[in-house]
Amino acid sequence: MPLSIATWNINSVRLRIELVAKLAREHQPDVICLQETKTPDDRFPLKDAAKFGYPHAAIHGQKGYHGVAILSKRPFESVSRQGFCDMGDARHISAVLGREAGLDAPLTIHNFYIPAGGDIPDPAVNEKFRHKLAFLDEATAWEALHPLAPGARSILVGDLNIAPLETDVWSHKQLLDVVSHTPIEVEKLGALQAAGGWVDVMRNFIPPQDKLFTWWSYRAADWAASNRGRRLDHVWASPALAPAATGLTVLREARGWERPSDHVPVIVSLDA
DNA sequence: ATGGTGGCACCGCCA
Repeated sequence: MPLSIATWNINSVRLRIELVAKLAREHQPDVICLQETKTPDDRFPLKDAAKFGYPHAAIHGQKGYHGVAILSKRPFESVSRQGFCDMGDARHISAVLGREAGLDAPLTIHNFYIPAGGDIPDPAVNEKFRHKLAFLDEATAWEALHPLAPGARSILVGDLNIAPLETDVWSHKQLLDVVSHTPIEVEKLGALQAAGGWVDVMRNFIPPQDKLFTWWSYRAADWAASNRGRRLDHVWASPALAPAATGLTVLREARGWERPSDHVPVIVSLDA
């Protein structure tokens, strides 16, 4: 059964619901995972989502900041939300697709929005960077406590706010001391990935020696010409699910849509 | 070399 899953940091779902509709119209992903929805649950545009083909929604939002959501054409078997660092931040939601969704075996989707971490890459002086590192540690410990069963079909997507490879940034040397590409973050992201045994699906399709970006700053005069991007958004699959991935699209053109998000959608196709 | 943009809340904070 073909199943496609998109992940996109939308930077306000209320402001950009028409861009989500455009993604839906043009690519018809079965599932759309959103980050930075920036809205409390009672103001989430559920009716619009249903109208453009996503009647099922798992949402975890808060006022003004953060917020994650999973929109789906197919029903969920269950939904859960995990809190980290006792902050009350809405940074994770997961949903299980099963028989009712047309799958023979259940598939769990984790949607994460990892803290950005502020500007100064020093946990001693920057509380936001300290929070980012603590979040990664806590998520890693959580993974270790909840190991994937052998054969479990899980996918973890989202804005992880870290570009781990040298080719995940426009200039490795110039970004070594820039939050999102510092060695400590890369190390901790690697620990999180290893704790779950996750496979970096994007890099199975785009070789690690090739540059790969999913985010371009709003602050560039011409984002496309300067192309100073970073790969902050990720698709990780459990070892059992990874071989089921049949395709990957990084929708670079979405950065040029009207009133764009600074992130673009990443769509993975599975034979699930 | 610095500052550049954008969203939301509510005129600062976060990215």
